[in-house]
Amino acid sequence: MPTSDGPPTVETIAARAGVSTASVSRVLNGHGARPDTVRRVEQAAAELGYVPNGVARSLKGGRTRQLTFAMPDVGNPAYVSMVRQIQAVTKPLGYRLLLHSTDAVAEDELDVVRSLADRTSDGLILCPIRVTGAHLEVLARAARPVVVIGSLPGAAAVDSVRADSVSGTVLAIRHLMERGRRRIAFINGPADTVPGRNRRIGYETALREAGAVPDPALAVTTEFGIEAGARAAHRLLDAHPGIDSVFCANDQLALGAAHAAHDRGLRIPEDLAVVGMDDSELARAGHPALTSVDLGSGARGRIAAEMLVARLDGGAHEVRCETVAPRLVVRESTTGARTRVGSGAVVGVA
Amino acid sequence: MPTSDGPPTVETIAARAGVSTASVSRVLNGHGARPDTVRRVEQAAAELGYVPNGVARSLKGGRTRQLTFAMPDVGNPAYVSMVRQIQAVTKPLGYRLLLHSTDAVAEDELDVVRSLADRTSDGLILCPIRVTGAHLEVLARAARPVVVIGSLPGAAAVDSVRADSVSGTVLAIRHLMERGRRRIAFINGPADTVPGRNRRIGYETALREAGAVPDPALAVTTEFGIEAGARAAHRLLDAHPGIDSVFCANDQLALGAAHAAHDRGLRIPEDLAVVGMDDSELARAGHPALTSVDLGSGARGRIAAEMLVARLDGGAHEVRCETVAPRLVVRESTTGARTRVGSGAVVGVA
DNA sequence: CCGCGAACTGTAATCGTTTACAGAGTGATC
DNA sequence: GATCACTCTGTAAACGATTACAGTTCGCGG
Repeated sequence: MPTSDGPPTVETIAARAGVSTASVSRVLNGHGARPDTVRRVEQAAAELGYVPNGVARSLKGGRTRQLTFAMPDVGNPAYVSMVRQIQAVTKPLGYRLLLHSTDAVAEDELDVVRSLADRTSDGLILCPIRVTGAHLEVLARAARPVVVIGSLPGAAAVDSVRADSVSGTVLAIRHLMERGRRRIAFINGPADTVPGRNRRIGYETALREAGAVPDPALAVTTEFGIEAGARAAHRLLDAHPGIDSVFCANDQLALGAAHAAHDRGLRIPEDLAVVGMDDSELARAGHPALTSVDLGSGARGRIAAEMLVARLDGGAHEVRCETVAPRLVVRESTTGARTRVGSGAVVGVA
Repeated sequence: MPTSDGPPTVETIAARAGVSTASVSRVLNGHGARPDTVRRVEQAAAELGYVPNGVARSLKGGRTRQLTFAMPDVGNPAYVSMVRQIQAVTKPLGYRLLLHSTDAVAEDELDVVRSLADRTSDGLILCPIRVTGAHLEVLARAARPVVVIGSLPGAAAVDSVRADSVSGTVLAIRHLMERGRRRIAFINGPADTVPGRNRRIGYETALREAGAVPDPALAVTTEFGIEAGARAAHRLLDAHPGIDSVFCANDQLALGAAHAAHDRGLRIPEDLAVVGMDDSELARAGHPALTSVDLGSGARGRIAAEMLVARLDGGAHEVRCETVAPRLVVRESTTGARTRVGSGAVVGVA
């Protein structure tokens, strides 16, 4: 029998209402009971300010109503919009969301998946920076459903949502070529990641498709960040003054490139057209506003969340793998058109 | 006795190692045992890939090793940097972080505090958009330690960390006046929030302090957002062409104002100086880069996290209330100096 | 060889909830 | 009035770990 100290439990309520703990539980969960019993239990619970212990409930029920989202970097706007959309799906269903920042450390990613075995979370949305054999092995044994945001080898038996960064890059390069640009530089992020590799592929694909020969000297890699983008742009422009446009692997790099251009007295887009990627708030923030490829991070978050909850309450479907189509959002940094803030013409869908 | 299905439990291990569940628990938690016992338990655990059930552990232990952070908007860079710093403090200590987005709904904020009673989280960092009597009442009865990021009436018995947005605003206005600006407009966020009110006070204080009379027509309020900032700036400049500078309650508004100025052919800072607030990535993203008041969101997150963990393992100290001093980060939007990207002179501390 | 203490181990209670099962009460029907 | 069906209730067993307590083993000194 619980003493007066400590928060009220089902037993406290039972004592006060003069019924058994079973009846308390039944009343509070809306299972049938005699009107009189219902009244007394509800009154006792209200008077004592009873709130069921969620941990005990999880232990019995085997479900925590918690989901985990693991991504490389809380600060990156692309992941922030994933978080927002995941919340939008899961919060109305009564799930809490655990955030895990892996800082792009592969071992940390594996740990998150492994820790599903502690039963502390009902499922995981994982955004790995790269996928190794170890990832696949660990994912295959995951103790709870996992949805991966990113590309997996076809064999993997895990739900996934991927961006099509090859097509996205092609959209951007094609757009630049249609505008008459020929010396198109490329500032990429770290090359040893899946998106990094794909963007590189897209860049070369689109150039070849247009009958041009990619010049390796025009494609550089660097860290993500505004400063890094500015430095890379300066180096490129120093070495190859003939460059008429630059495509960047995210909006931060693109903004950095735009700053570098300004510092050198180049006009955007007349002297240098700039295209970013992710269509984050930064793209609209720039002046001129940046043309940017939207890889649909929000959409990927939403779809991943939907897949996860479907697997949680639906049971076992076959493995799903969706791809989100990229959109090119055209703004002044490639057209020079004077548009009002907030506008932006959506051009293509791959 | 657990059958073969389901994940291994302490009982499965015990059976396989030929010992009792108590010994299993002791070995796994590093309490004393005979070398032979240790070896057998560890081997059995390793072979079965045993991971302790965190829910059961929490039930017995009364601690979940989970903390909750509730803020108005996941997308706002100020809150994102709080999240990052909170993670930096709590992750090394083995805490998981639950994110809760209240969407600035007061009732939602109250629910988060109340839900501490379900024992699902060991503590809460709450970032309320405004503090009502109901807030204080609910906070006083909170079932777990809470740290508030924001201003509380002195009487409240809750740890808190506040920004000094009055001083921050004074820094900005004083800076503008030192630069010879006299017609200083003010684009504020929603006025019925605590920060909104304080920024207004700071604006008027600094003007009076300098012997100027605040002109109510120059101070407007609007939603947060780039577009909103642009619209507000257009309205202000239409109505009062003599304005020579504008101070904005966050960087998004400031960027919007900068866009509006560009659209009207005004030069920044020659024709219009612009100051933002929060010193988010957006401030560096702008062209020219924005002078901005850093209210220390990251620092507030870090301090709040430290207070919370101190209260969790330390026990009961007296109530603490810290204030983070603002910094003015001066960039081109008020000086016109051609600085390289990434630089920015830090001027004053209140 | 006995007794003592230390070191280890096992049994069982505990955390707070849900729920299978069986018992108790109610009313209707023949 | 006995029987039956039905609804409601209480007892007790889970869920999976930790831990107080009591019991066992062992070494060692006398």
